[in-house]
Amino acid sequence: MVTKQFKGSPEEAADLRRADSLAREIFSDVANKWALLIIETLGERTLRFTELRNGIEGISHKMLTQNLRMLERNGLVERSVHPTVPPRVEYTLTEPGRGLRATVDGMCDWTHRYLGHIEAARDLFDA
Amino acid sequence: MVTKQFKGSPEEAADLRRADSLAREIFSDVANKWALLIIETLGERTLRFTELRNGIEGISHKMLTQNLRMLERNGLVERSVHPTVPPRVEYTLTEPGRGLRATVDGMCDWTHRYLGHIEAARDLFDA
DNA sequence: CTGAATCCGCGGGGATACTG
DNA sequence: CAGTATCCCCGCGGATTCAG
Repeated sequence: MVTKQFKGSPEEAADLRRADSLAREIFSDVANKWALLIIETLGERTLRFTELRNGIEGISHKMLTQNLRMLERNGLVERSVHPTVPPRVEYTLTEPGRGLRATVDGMCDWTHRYLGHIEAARDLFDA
Repeated sequence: MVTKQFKGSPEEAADLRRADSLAREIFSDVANKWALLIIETLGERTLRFTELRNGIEGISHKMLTQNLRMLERNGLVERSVHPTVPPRVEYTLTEPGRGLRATVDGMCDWTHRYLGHIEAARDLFDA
């Protein structure tokens, strides 16, 4: 992802490569539709597991937990467990998570703005 | 993606559902790492197939063509063929494509801004 | 150089069942 | 309700080959 030109010591160079590979790793984690849909659905609210599941059309139990763990690991969502019975687990966007959400909002806006363009382009292409 | 509440005829309702499923379809097309990396790499420039391939670390021949076709079909990139030998094919972002690129830029910025946060969160989580 | 097609292995991801 | 584990299959995606 856009490694800048620079002059520096070999150690600095190694650091930059490390940062870049990390950046790429994060990007790969985050740039998948389920993760982005979770981020978008969480929005400003805090939701329970099942609410989230119902809010995201077509996501499976497994994909939801799997992506939630991943997002939690990267510190984008916070998981809070209420030790009641039945258990109540809530998910909330952290500050970094909300930062990402802003850009996802942008993607959603973009999608709606260009719905027409894209549909037309498809019709043309498919002919 | 956020279907608004509204009052209207059944036909309008059907249209909205159609638009929503289309939006979701587009979102699924676009929200995958290869597509986004292609968009990001194209940036303002127009690039040839091989330049693109070299510019995107780890992408395979197949994934590149496949995603380029998809992006072309959705009208996000324009493919121009120069009938020379050897053939020369160039790819450029269209206006909708550049619109999307703006949000992808946002994601990249976000990634770099929170590199530290995320790395720390990971270390904590993995322990 | 660009791209379509084919083969094929591995893992993503669904369904289900079982714990706390 | 939330989460983990197991099974299993389909399809993603890599490698390779052939064509223009």
